[in-house]
Order: sequence, then C-alpha cells, then structure tokens
Amino acid sequence: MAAFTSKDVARIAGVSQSTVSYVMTGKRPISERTRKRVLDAMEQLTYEPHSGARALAGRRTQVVGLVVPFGADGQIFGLLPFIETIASSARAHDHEVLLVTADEGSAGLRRLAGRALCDAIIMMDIEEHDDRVPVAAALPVPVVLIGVPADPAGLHCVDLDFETAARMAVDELADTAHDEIVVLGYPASAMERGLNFVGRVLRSARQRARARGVPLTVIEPVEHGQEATAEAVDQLLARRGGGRLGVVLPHNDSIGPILRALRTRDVLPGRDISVIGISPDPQAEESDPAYTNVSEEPRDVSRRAMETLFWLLDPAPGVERPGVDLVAPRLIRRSTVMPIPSN
Amino acid sequence: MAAFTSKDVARIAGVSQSTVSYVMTGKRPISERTRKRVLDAMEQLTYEPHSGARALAGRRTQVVGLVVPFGADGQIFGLLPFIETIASSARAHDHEVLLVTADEGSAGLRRLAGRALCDAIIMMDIEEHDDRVPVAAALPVPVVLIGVPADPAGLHCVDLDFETAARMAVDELADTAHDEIVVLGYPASAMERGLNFVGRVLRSARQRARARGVPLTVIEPVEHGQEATAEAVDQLLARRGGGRLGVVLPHNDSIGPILRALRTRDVLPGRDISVIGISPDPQAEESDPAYTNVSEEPRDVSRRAMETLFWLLDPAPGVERPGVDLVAPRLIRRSTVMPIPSN
DNA sequence: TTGAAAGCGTTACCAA
DNA sequence: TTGGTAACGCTTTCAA
Repeated sequence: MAAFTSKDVARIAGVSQSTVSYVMTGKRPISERTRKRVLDAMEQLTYEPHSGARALAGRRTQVVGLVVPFGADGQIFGLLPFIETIASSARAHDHEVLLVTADEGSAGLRRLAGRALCDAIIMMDIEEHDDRVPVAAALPVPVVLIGVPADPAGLHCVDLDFETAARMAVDELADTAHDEIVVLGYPASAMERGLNFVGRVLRSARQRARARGVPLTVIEPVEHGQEATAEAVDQLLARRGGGRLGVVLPHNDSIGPILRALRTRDVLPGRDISVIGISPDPQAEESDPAYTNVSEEPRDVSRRAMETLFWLLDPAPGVERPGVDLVAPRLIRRSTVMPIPSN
Repeated sequence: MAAFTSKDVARIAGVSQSTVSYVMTGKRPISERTRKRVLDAMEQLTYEPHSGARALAGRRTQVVGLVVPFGADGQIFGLLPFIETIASSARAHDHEVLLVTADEGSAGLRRLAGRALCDAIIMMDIEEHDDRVPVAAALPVPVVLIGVPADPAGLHCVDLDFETAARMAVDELADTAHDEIVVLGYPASAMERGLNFVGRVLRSARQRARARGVPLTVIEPVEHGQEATAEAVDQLLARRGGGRLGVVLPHNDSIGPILRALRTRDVLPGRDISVIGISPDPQAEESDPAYTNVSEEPRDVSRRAMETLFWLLDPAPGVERPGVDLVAPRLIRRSTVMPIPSN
C-alpha cells in the first residue's frame, strides 16, 4: 500500500509516463493495445492518481465546493436532500465535494478559490441582498447559486419557482370553493434577512387570489414560539365566519407549531379548515396530520444546479443555460384540504 | 486576481521562497523583522497557498474526509449537528472537510486514501459488522469511527454510551415508581443491519430493570408504517393493568408515529403512561408532546472524535486516547413521565 | 537566521 | 501513435 505513481504504472506497462497520463485523460488517441496494457498495470497496482499533483499540473481539482447554510439558523429540515443530490451528481462526474459552512461568509469563498481547492462552487440559501454574491461573482471559478438574489451579478441561479408555488396553493383553495384565504407569513427575522422567496411568495399569492376573486389576507410576522404561534392562530380563527377558510403556510418552521395549535383548539384540518404548506415533502408526509403541500423539489433544484455547474466547467457548444432557472413545484394532495361540498 | 505564488511574496518581501514557506509553517525560527515583511507582502497580495502544491510537496492535504450515512436509509434527523460540529472543528484546525457518502462503501475510502485526498477520515453510522471497518483499518491514513463495531480492528471509536443511556431511562422510570417497563424495539431491518447499539441498548435495559426489581418487556420488532406501529402500541397498552406503565423508545424513527398512535387512543403521556425516548434533543423538543429523552449528544461525540483525529495526526507526547470512547448521555426531563404520586 | 536547489507526481508541449 | 521533458507551486534538505 505504499502508494504507486504513474511512473510505476508506466514501467510495468512498458510505456512512457506521459502515455499513462493520456490514457487517463483521453486527451490523445491511444492504440487499443497500449491502452489495455496501461489499464492492466493500473489494475495490478491498484493505482490512484495523486490529486494534489494533478491539481498542480492540470489546474483542475475535480472538486466542487459546497457552501451549506449551517451555523445560520433556519430551515435545516429540508437540507439533506439537497446535499445528497449534489454529492451524488458530483460523484457521477468524478468530482469530490468539499463542504464549507455559511458562517464563514465571504472568507470561505475566497479560500476555496484562492487556495485552488475546487473548480466550481455551489452556494445555498441565498439571501435577497447577500454580501457573498458580489464576492462570488468576482471569483475566478464559476459559482452557481441555489436561490435568487436581488442582483445575481451575472451568476447562474436555480431555485424553486416560488411565485408558481404560491399560485398553486391559492388555485387549489379557489378550486375547492373556499371563501377566504389567509397566508400566515414569516417571522420578522426571516423578513429582515431578506430571504429571496419571502416577497415573491406573498406578492404572487395576493395577485392570484385577486384574479380568482377570493379575498386573501396576510398575517405577519408570525414569530416562533408557543405564544406567538397561538396568537397568530387565534387571529386566523377569528376570521372564520361560517365560510370555508383556507390557510397557506409558506414557512417550514412554523407549520408544525401551527398544526399543533389548531389541534389544541379542536379545529381539524380537512374538516373545519383547509391547510396547504409550502415545505419539503417528508415534513408534510410525516407531520400529524399529513398536510397537502407544495413541494420544494430539492432534488430537481440540486440536479439542475449541478447540470449548470458542469456546463460552466465544460461548456457544450450550442447549448445554453438560463441565468435564472426556476423549477416547477408540485402540489401533493393529502388530507388537509376540505373537499368540495357535494350539494 | 491572477493567483499569486509564494515566489511573488518572496520577491515583494525581498526574501527567498523558502523563507516564505517557513513563515507559514513555523518550522524554522524567523527573525521578527523578516516575518513581518513576509506577512505584509502576503497581505498585500492577498496571497493564499496553492493547496495542491502544498499537498504534493508537503504530503499534507489539510483535509479531513467525512463519510456520512446518506444513501443509506435511517436516522437522518439527527445528522446535521454531527456534520456541523465536525466542520467547525476542522475549520478551527485549518482543515477542510471532504464529503463522501456511505453508499460508496469501501471504494470511497480507498479513493480518499489512494488519491491522497485527505489526511484522516471520520466515518459515521458504523454497523456492528461493517465491511468498511477492515478496509479502513488497512488504510495508510488514520480513521476514527463514530459508532462501535464488533471488532474495531485497532481503530479509534467514539459513540454515545448506549448502555448508560438505557440504564438512565430505566432508572428514571424506576425512580418515579413505575410498576412495569416496556421497551418498544427496533424494526427488523435495523436489527439485521446490526447497528452497533441495538443489542447494547436492549441488553443494558433488561439488566438494569432486573437490578431495580421492575419487570421489563421488550416488544420487537417494531416496523415502520401505520398498522405496524398501531399493532405495537396496542400490544403495549394491553399490558396496562391499572399500574404505572413506562415505555422506553430507543428508535428515533418510530417515536413520532408511536406518540401519534397514543394520542389517537386518548392515552396521554405524562398522565396515563410514561414515555422516554433515546433520541436527538431537537426531535424530543419539537415533538408533540415534547418528551423526556436521553440525548444522543451529537456535539460531544463529534467533538471527541475530532479531538482523537487531530491527536492521531499529531500525537502529543504523553497524552493517550482511549480506543473506545463512550460519551455520557444526558437525560432531559420534559412532560411525558408521570410524577411520583404524592400520597 | 537565511538562501539555493532538489524534489513531490502529474499534465501538456515539442519532437519523433 | 508514442516518448522525453519542462513546468505547476510548494516543502525541505543542505550549505552558508
């Protein structure tokens, strides 16, 4: 296990070291005969190329930097499918994934690029006005954002289409003959952080409700914690005037507490009130009750982000990628929307 | 931003390249005067050393490989605190974190070592008989396991002390005058995978209950899914003979469904029955009802694992680390254990 | 306390 | 279709 080099492979295969290199990179035509001898030698020595040497000589690290929103608070629930999909896509392209936490801020980005730790960067959890975005844009490596900032500064972004998500929720409630829609908004902290989707969701919901002729109210902010949630829910229930009331819950973290508050008040979603969340599927599925949700499609979003990233690393001729790539959400019906009355 | 090298720094500082290197590594005494000039030059150029070149010449990557249990099913709920703590500890030692998913199996390990991608490896979610452990033990880089396999093969392991965890749960119920204890066990799949703690928990609980003179029954397997859970819960409730019944739930994934089943049956934990989970804190805290739990201490476990890892990379003279390092759990009382009757 | 120079293991150019 | 060889940017020995 004393770590063989391409020189060893060359010796065993009876070829030059450069030939070994060309067999690996495929950047030069190699006769079938030599190729086989080289591959055999590699096999025999269980040879693996030294990544540092390769990075130094070839100026390619075969590493993707991934900036994840740890350290930052927030919707950590749905994080894993993103990371998982990114890791698997990287692997499929023979790339490694280097983890950087968001609490490092721009310094993390500069380190990734400055030390030549990676060939490209994926950055998650982008805020509307995000300090890191201008820094990222100036980096000598391509950066793909998951999330859409106010000014993408020329960077490629991928995200859920939150406008459509809000519209789908409103449509579902309008289609099922609801008389009124209430959106329970975000906590003040989220609004201050200017997460890119907060505004998009509320605006789109309002607009669609108007178009569908259903009155829509937004209650916000909805803070975390027992009492704050209780208060918001009471405010919500006060609006129930015998009509069919539908609630849209666009903020992951508050959905659980809100459902609990409803239960405490003996208000049963799907019977007394309708509830639609914008949230990761597993959360909706495992919640009690399992609620109808508009999915955040972490796998689609991540996959598209990685497609863009590898395209930037190796632009296919004639193919283009959109600057802002919005992924269509999917509405999954569970039991929390009251069916249309049969009369 | 054209990436400066240590040669540039040397030129600006008016010293040799080797001096720049020695300033960075501190492996040679440098006069205060030269040191300052070098540091100034670095600052001025915003110099960052090329990690590939450094790895090649110095045979140190300053990278920690992290094998996470994605792709594998399972208790993904509590995963993030582990990753977060590991990332932060790595950063504190000026190391990067390279992510490898468990579904790559031993191939991932061999790649990490063979390509010189990292200096050391942390591997999570170790099964009792884990194919990767012998491979890891033969690697030319140190490996620290989070989890304890049947045969650690000389590797260092860190994990929660599940024996003590089980004992604490039993003690808490015995101390609060319970007449009977039931442990709702693991699904068959977990038992087959031979997760290292399954056996440890049940054995220790049985033993402690005997010592405390409280009858203890284990119901297992408890499969996932609505009906399976319901069945287990009915089986559980059938044991209630007017006495004080305490339940221990050692398996994360089943705790939510079980609590739900209890609620459906109008059995209120903390009033009609007692419940203690062995689970991550946030899960216990955010559950409804928030239940008394024995914490898995992901932060402590990860921190100790990283301490061991950096000790292996740079053994301090005179200091030793235990081969198997078990972290003490902590019991957090919430509302699901019935208080001692006051009479 | 410092400098010069020989590697480290690849890639890629220049020849053949 | 192949081989020789000069980088790549750092660390570290050997000299001074």
